[in-house]
Amino acid sequence: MMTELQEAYGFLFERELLEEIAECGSIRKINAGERIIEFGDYVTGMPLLLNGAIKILREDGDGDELLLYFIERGDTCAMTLNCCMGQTKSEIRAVAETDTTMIMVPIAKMEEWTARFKSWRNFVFESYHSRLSEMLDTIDTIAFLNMDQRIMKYLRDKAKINGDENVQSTHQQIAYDLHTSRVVVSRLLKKLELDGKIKLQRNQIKVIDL
Amino acid sequence: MMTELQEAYGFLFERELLEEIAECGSIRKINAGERIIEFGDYVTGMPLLLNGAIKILREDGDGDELLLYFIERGDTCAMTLNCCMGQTKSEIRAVAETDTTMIMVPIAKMEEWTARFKSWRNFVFESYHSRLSEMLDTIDTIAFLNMDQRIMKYLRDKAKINGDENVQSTHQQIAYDLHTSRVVVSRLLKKLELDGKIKLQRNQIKVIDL
DNA sequence: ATGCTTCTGTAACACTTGTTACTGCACGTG
DNA sequence: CACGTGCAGTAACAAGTGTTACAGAAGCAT
Repeated sequence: MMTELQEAYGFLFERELLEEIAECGSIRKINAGERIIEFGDYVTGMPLLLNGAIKILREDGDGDELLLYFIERGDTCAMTLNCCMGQTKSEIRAVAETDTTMIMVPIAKMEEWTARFKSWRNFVFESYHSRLSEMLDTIDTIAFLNMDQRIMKYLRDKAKINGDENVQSTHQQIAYDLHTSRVVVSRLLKKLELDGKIKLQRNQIKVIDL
Repeated sequence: MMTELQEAYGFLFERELLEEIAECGSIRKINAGERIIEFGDYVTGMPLLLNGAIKILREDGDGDELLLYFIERGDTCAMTLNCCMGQTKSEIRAVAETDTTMIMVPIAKMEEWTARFKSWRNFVFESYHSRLSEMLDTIDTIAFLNMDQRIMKYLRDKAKINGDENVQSTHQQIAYDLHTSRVVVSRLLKKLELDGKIKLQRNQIKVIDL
């Protein structure tokens, strides 16, 4: 565990902090597609990603959902920070995008480290920072882009996160993430294919030039 | 200045911190409608609101804009925190919604206080926390609500912020904030009036029952 | 191969929002 | 008062997105 920690966080945290993390944290492995936390769940610990990627979704009262952003290795979930601080329930759903390994750290340690380690403070601030930026980006996307552009962005992001130009998704899954309907996705994807930007196959979309 | 600080932040910060703020901060008064910071400006200090309210807007490349949220007394702008940390330019525009008084604190003090004062750390975290929540709310609004519901929410919020059921706005101004067109706003407002929810006058909308 | 299930393609239509154009009203100014 | 300017109301139409319905293709299990 220490080796993996060193790899993902060594350049951020001093030795002493790394050791404390290793000591009180527990490894958690999650398979692609598995749900990590649900809307309304209580937050029991704070995740530090070692590898893999996680998809963060927002849900409204009617069960409609919307992809907010992805988090990757070296990130933590600022929403979780948020919940820890506020002692509130989760405002989001988290689903493993790929097979993922993370370290879960007890909430109690957070405040202690914040006082003791400057590097930890910076990390927490930096997490908030990047999360706010992601949220701004999400807002730009849904406020200023049309659905076809949103689909293009979605495919780009997903291809990048998975390190594979072949995106494994059904049209229905894309529709859920973008909070639209399957028919709309099919329609626009077909148009993108005719424009030579993608290649459609069953359960898979090959990104050519987006 | 110390009196006002005490009033707005006395329950948050210890005496020593309040004194330091009073010492190195400078008062800034802004009239309603005045622009405080522009997209792309460099951030020179961190604002602590004493009274009034500020409107935070996002702008895309084409000059289209969108209201993100309001901040009020006792708040600071987490976006500014963000920029301070990252040494980056402003990602937003800030406009005084009402006449506003704030204290500007030099960025340099931030990190120092973060290390020295637990209350300051908590304040900064709390600011990030509430800003993330506001952003989530904004996302919910634009992702899950129709334009008529967004207008209703807008009028509710604006009436609350100004402490006045008479909202002083032209349809065009509302259209800018919601990133839609004047005609659409007029159309939907008229429908709301027919439903008895509001009363329309020139340059003013009276909120009756939203 | 047969049948079953899931995924995709497509048409037809409804609804929401955006656009253009024109009208008249309210208000301030000379 | 007459005039100009900005604001609001409305119609007609365009574009984008959402909904329903159905057909066919792909893959899986037997």
